[in-house]
Amino acid sequence: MVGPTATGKSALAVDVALATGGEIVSADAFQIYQGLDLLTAKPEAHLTEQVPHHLLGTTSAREEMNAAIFRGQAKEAIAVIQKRKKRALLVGGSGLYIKALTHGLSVLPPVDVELRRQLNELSTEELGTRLAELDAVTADNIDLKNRRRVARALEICLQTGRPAAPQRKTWPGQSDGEADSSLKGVFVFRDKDDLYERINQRVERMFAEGVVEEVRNLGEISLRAGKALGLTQIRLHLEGRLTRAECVAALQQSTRRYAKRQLTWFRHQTNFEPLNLSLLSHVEAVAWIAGRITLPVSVKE
RNA sequence: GGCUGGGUAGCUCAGUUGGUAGAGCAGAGGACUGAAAAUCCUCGUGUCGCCGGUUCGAUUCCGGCCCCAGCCA
Repeated sequence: MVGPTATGKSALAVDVALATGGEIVSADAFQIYQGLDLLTAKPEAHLTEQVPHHLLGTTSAREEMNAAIFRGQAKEAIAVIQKRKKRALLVGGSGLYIKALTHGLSVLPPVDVELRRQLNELSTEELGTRLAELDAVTADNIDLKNRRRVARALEICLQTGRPAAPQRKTWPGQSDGEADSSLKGVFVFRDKDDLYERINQRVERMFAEGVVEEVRNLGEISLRAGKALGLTQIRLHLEGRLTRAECVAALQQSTRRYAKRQLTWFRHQTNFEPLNLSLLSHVEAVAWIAGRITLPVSVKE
């Protein structure tokens, strides 16, 4: 089950899991970290108590996390669930993580943190020039202004000693336009006004419940976990450079933008069945989804 | 009441020596193979405050009026 933030996936997933004998595997790049429970809007205890949840708060916020590591952990979790003769219900909003699991990733060496650090010191232009020397094909096709992608391609070239292009295969089922029929997926969403209203309210609730305190008491965290939405704004608020109201508004805005990006991804990168939750009651939505679950999620090797 | 600035895109403002105008932000759409809550790309017609005058032509010049801010009474 995929869908943008604040659509209502967590509550829905629990009842679908109960109805179908399933356990939930979270596919969320930030809820996987320990701490930041309020800021990342982790499912609350009254939900997680009802059904086992996997990969929720299981990684230290100081540790390395990425799509490949997630894929490995999620495969393990799914294997455990299937051994218990239960269904694994993958639920989340991190599109790349989900696609890494359902479509696989090219076989590449793990990220070299030291190499990445060195590349981060170069300008985007320099990265592009070096990539063109090592891998003209990728350099011609990539968006050379997108430094993350240029740096990543360069990393692959440097780590493997070969151009990245032939090593990164296209997603199965995408190059030929074929859908992967072994997967049952639902893409839940809401009407824009409905979703934005829910986002705005959720941010208000976060503050009422004490996100500011949560961030104040936060210890050391990795640069990566530090990218969680709202962290920067709440820190500015703690420094007195942003009023509480400005901080709330800023977080609501960045969350709305995030939801928009998620919608674009899910619309174009998945072929899951869309389900507009604005048009259904909770009970109807649970029944609709449960009725379509007949096979456990299978994972591409 | 007088003086001085202003009134141009949803917001903040630029600009047009007279030929109907453009930035930032907001917003919308899109891309996406180990940082993904990341990173990146594309998209700007609006009675240029209102009414009149001059002019082939006024958002631009002139007059009057309205509104906002500041100063003076």
